[in-house]
Amino acid sequence: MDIQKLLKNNGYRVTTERQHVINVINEHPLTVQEIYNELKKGQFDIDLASVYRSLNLFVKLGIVRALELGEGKKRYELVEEHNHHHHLVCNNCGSIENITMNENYLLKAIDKKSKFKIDHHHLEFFGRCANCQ
Amino acid sequence: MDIQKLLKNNGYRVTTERQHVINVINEHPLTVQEIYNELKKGQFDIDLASVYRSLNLFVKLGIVRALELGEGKKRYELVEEHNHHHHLVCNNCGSIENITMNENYLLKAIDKKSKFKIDHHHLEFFGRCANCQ
DNA sequence: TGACATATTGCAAATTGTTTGCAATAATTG
DNA sequence: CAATTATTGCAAACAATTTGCAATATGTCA
Repeated sequence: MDIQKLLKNNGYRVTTERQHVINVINEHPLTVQEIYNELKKGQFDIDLASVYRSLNLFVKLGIVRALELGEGKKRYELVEEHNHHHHLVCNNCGSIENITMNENYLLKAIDKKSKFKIDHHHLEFFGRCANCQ
Repeated sequence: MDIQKLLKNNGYRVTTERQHVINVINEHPLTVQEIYNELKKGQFDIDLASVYRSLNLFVKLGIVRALELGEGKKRYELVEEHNHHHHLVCNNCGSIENITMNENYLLKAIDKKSKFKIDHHHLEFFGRCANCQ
């Protein structure tokens, strides 16, 4: 995924801020603070507001996905078509594990029983991770 | 579901505030403001903070479920074992439709492949409702 | 039933997550 | 390289939610 092309093609500028932000995002959902801290740790000085703005843009462009796992704040992870996954969220330690599964039949079921046209879906499981049992 | 017994059995007091709050909650997820407005409309004078406190208690007691549908605020709905359902959220008009489906095999799949012990799960579909197409 | 102990409420202020206005700065375009 | 304008940093504004505290209401026990 070429962030530079993506930005240009959509009429946005390729800024160092945006490039740094996208670089710290991965398949593991991070809070804005975590992303911000990571950037600071990497010696890149950026304003929190710019992190928010970059993230909102990336979500709009479809390369980043926003999640809410009941913490009252959002988490962001990279969208990778070849790596569609869901989350196992530990109620005890808060750890988040990715999990892949074939939920296509659910999509088909809705398609059959309703006129609702699904764009995307979120599936989260809450409970106790292996460590916390 | 007897709210009075539930509260008493758990060492909480049965207050008029709590009873009013639980009465406006139903199977359709409402925001705190919506709940608050509903109470006001019903001539019941209550402080917003008390609505929050009641809701948090109900969630802890397991009779109310908190949802986050990407709006940056929580929604609350009644937990009814016999009416387990998920949501179709329209990206256009924001409407929320309940839908039931059998996702048991997903739970079993995780049980087989992972040590994670699932307590509950959230499943939301985002897209276009029948009206908005 | 009445009084006591204390859980709960209302109110206001504090917190936390996120957005926004604006002047300064940096990215594109020719 | 200069001109145009999108983007940034900063501070202030917002919005959702929580919290401290004094006043009030609930449950308990005599």
